Amino acid sequence: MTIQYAILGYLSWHPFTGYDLKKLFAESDYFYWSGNNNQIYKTLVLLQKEGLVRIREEKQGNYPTRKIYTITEAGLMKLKMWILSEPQLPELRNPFFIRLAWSDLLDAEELSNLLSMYEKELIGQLAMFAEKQRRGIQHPARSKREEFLWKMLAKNWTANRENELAWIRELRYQLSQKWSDNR
Amino acid sequence: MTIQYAILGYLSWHPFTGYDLKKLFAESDYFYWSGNNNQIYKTLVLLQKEGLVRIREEKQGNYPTRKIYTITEAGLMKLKMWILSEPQLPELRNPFFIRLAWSDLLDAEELSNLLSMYEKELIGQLAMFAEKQRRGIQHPARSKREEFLWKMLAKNWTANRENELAWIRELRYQLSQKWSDNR
DNA sequence: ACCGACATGTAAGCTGTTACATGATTCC
DNA sequence: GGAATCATGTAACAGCTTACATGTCGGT
Repeated sequence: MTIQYAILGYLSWHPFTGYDLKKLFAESDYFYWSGNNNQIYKTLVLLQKEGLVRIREEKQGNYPTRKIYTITEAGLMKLKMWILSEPQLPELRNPFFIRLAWSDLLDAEELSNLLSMYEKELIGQLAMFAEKQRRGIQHPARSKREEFLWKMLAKNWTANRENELAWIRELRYQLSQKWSDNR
Repeated sequence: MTIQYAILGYLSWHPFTGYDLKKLFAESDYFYWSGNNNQIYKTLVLLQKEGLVRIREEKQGNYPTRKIYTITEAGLMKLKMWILSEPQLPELRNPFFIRLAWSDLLDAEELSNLLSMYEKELIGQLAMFAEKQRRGIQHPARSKREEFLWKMLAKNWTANRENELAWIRELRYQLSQKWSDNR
């Protein structure tokens, strides 16, 4: 369960409500999220039971009462301990690999189309990311070092997609060179 | 459900038993797998119900009867249709990002240790992959083109990890330059 | 009159993981 | 004698996703 640490992380930055967290995850490119608040609210209840966060309720007219979550000392410790624990490499699970692995079933044109779709997706995502960065999204920058770390996260993201783009382009180029005869 | 297509893919190469598939997934670096046969056997039953694979049973003395799965015409079609459908980019979900995002909690030495652990993991994996490639793992090569495609899969894998390695090295270098004063 | 933002949550289902269960054979 | 390989599967649970449910307020 990695989401609990992502939440603790955000709360180590600033107190937030579940609704805030939902939006933060939705915006974030580094903390993947599907669009489901179920998990967030459930995890918050769990974190509170374990004394890792504290709730402050804030009534506000006719709106539902906001529950503002604050990280506790124990929560900070738990987060820090997790960060320090043995990091694991990301799993390179790319469904596109499965397609490509068996795409000798396709003829030259079908394969070319497939690769071109993938390339377009990559270009699109890179453009969207660049635009987001240009507009400037919120992220913690309580110290020069923290700012630097988040800059490096962005760099990783971009480098990763650009690496993939370079790869697919080479793939397409070599295919066109070697199998230009449509076989 | 992407595993069904990974299985259909393998069966489009050659008939296999569930046990064979289990080993193939375990060996494979491109088709991620956790080590659970539950899903494989279940999926095979499902594929058979849908008429995408056919079973040939083979009794063999005291061993349990082997069930050899062969792909049907319908299975091949379904696989091909899926391959041709809109490809999706891999989700860049790297739990290490969560650590790094909040690692301003750490002091210089702790952070340095974390990064160094990650770098070591990367180097280790790259070495293992290279060794595997050197030994030569089984993969389909029914045509020059198919061989080429699998070579490109390997290249993607390596490029991806090497890209990550270059990134973490730059990160470490810049940290040591800018915050050599242990703050 | 309707849509999106604010704010909370629940229910149902699918996917994936860990662990269990059986039983013969072969290698060290 | 014990571990690994061959070969099948099941049970229980953890995690994640989709969709539903409720209700106010402000803008077009």
